[in-house]
Amino acid sequence: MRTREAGLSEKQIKLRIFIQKFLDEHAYPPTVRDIQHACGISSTSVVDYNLNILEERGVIKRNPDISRGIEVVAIGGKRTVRIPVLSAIAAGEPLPVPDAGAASRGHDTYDIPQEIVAGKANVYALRVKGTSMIDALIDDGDLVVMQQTSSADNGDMVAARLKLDNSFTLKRFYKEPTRIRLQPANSQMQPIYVRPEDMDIQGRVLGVIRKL
Amino acid sequence: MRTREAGLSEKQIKLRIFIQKFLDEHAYPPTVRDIQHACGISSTSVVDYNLNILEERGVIKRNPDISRGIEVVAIGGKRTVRIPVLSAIAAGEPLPVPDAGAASRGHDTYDIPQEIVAGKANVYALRVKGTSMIDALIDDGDLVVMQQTSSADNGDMVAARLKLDNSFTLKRFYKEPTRIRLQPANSQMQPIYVRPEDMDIQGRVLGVIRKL
DNA sequence: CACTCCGCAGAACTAAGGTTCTATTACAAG
DNA sequence: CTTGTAATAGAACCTTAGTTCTGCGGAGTG
Repeated sequence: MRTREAGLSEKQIKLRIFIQKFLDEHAYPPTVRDIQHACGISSTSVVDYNLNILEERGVIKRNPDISRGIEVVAIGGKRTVRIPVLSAIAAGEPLPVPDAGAASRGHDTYDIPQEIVAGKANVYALRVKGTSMIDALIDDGDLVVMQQTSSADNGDMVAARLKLDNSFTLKRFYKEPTRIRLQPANSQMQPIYVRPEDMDIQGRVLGVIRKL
Repeated sequence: MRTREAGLSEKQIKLRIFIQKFLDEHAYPPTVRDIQHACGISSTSVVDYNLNILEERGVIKRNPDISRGIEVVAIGGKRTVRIPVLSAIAAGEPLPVPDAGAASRGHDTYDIPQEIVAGKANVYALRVKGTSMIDALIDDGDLVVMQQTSSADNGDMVAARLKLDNSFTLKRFYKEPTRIRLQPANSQMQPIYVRPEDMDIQGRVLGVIRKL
């Protein structure tokens, strides 16, 4: 039977859609009776019945005895996160280091999609100055979302400092048996190879936000 | 002129702060009695009295006879915007066209920084498939924020359809005396030139969001 | 002093709205 | 046929919560 697999009946999906729509345009949740009338249901008990099923399925959360106490369980809660914007970086400059509580003080902040941060800590943003990171598909003026860390997994895009000339670069990180390969995001360009002791990792790039 | 905050008493500011805090952690607005107890006020009528003042000052909006019908009118507007994510695009495919109210229906949506949209209408997002737009600094999996339009200013990044081979491309748009120059964002690459009648504009790129 | 307005207290009133109870229908399994 | 269950309907119940009314003390004012 379909309800077993899909989890939700036609009517239950209708309820969920209406609740979301209502929240979009009202800033407060609907009542049981709002839902009843909007979805053409004849009784509040039917709404109650189906809302309980939606809650069992984890689609919504109900707060008993609280009027309009319906919440849609957004995956991971809020859909945006506020992070501090530290300062601009240009090629060769040392990377600014975030300190605890930077966001709460007078700092510049920016709201970015939650999905980019994905629950990670020590996340901040840097405004890119210049086109020196064009090979990482990062342009002048882009906002780079960083996580402060000194380790990385293979394939991560990292901010690496090359000790030889003390320069910074954004590349994908691959640990090979005897060396480290730093691969530009633009695959048409050539990777560079360094010995592990000739570089260190300043941070990991989580995302890029560009406004044209 | 900050006439808004100026006319508020100690107590009224306390109410406003509590309402915002409550909204942050509850997904539904507080009741008059919630406010009463949280702010140590002895009577609901006092809360009512001060809420009315807050509404006169334009700090909040009240919906009569609706439980928890309090909205805080956002100062300076929201910092994120929810837009519909239409579908994936790959090179050469026709661009999907947004229709009114797409976001409110069962559609996929995404929250992006308000700054990118900047009040423009007909904004939607496309998930990029493939690396065919690497010369526009757009990678596989990127989310491209588009505005549906058929005109563009010089320097805009546009989604252009080349009629000759019916292909799509993202380039910067420059109108020259006798021809149109389509300039890749990566300035190391060569522009292409077309006659105005050999192309049309499908939309304007407002921004790019990349999650690594 | 009388008068008014503001802010507050307490209580009562009433509509809104969550919840529950009982009954009915449809349908599938035993 | 009987039983069980999912889904529904209608109504009643009763807490929640917005609103109103009356009164009171203080501050300013003519």
